[in-house]
Amino acid sequence: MSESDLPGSQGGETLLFLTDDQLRQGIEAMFFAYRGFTADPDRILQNYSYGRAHHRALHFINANPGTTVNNLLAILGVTKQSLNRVLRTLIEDGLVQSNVGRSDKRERNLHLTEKGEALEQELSNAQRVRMRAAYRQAGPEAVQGFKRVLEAMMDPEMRRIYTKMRETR
Amino acid sequence: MSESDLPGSQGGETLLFLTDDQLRQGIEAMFFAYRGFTADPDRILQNYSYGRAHHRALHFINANPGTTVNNLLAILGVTKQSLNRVLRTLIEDGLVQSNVGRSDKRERNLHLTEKGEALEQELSNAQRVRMRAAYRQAGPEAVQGFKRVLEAMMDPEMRRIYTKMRETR
DNA sequence: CATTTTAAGTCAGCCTTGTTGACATTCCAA
DNA sequence: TTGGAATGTCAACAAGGCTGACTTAAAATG
Repeated sequence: MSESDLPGSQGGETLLFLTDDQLRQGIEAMFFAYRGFTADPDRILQNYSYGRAHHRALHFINANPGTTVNNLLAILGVTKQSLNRVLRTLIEDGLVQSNVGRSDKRERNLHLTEKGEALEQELSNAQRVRMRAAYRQAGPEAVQGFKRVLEAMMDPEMRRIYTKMRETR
Repeated sequence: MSESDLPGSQGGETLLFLTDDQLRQGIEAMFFAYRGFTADPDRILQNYSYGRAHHRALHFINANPGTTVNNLLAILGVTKQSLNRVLRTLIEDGLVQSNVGRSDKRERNLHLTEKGEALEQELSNAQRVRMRAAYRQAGPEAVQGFKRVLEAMMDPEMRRIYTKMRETR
């Protein structure tokens, strides 16, 4: 007679905290934490009259140098027009360089300029300071769990992109 | 540019994953996961021509029945005008009831109506389904870590509010 | 009691960032 | 050579943030 009929018992786990209250707690934690997560970059962006959308573009161009517009669209999950508006100001302001693709001249390969890299650094440094502090406070096992849950929370397509980016590093 | 050779060793902890790459990975995980986190409610809200702001109001009125407008403002971190716009439509549509305070008649005590509770349930059920799945997939220890890191990531004032809400439950 | 402060609501206007739809251009590939 | 894909642009619109100014009512305070 096995014990597998215990609810939530799987893969050596014992109890899962799946009451509605526990779940709501997690939902609220995500809400409040995400605010903290974006607070520092948001403050910096104001000095440059940029918004979160600019930060996201800078971040992912930096993480994927030479990426195409289409690829960026898939990562960011916004419309072409929305991204284009942001991208245009970044190019005009000399933070992003857009080069016609070599093999496929329809494509544009996106890179950060020195100026772009500088701002990206400023933004992600601020964000990293908070992440580092949170990681230290929570401890290494907590960090593992943190990432596991976040990964499991993503839409499959986003998880694919996330994993791929992690690997090509 | 590497860090000190024994990064983050403190308080009995052994290794902390604090390389810039590890931190950036966490940043990206937050970004992609938050998209998943809001995807299901967002889809439902479209059927009612409401937005995320309405969802947040419903959620926190439900979590704090009888709360005042001022209190809600502190939780949501938006301006009075911004919240009022959302609140007004919810009251007009009969999802939220606003009662003059008994002890202090300047205040309004906010409650969900049956209709409001129904929508709140529909939204948070969808969100909970995903959270539950993510929790199961990641396991109970991961969930602990997930919450620890998120808590550490919050602004102190938000952590205070979060903790308080958790206790009065 | 008079004054000040607080809570809530409203109006007007602005910005960012998302959306659709229509359309032009370029260029690869069948 | 023609169809389709990738990119870009224009216009219009909506949600949801913001600021500033102002009103009303009630509480708190001197």
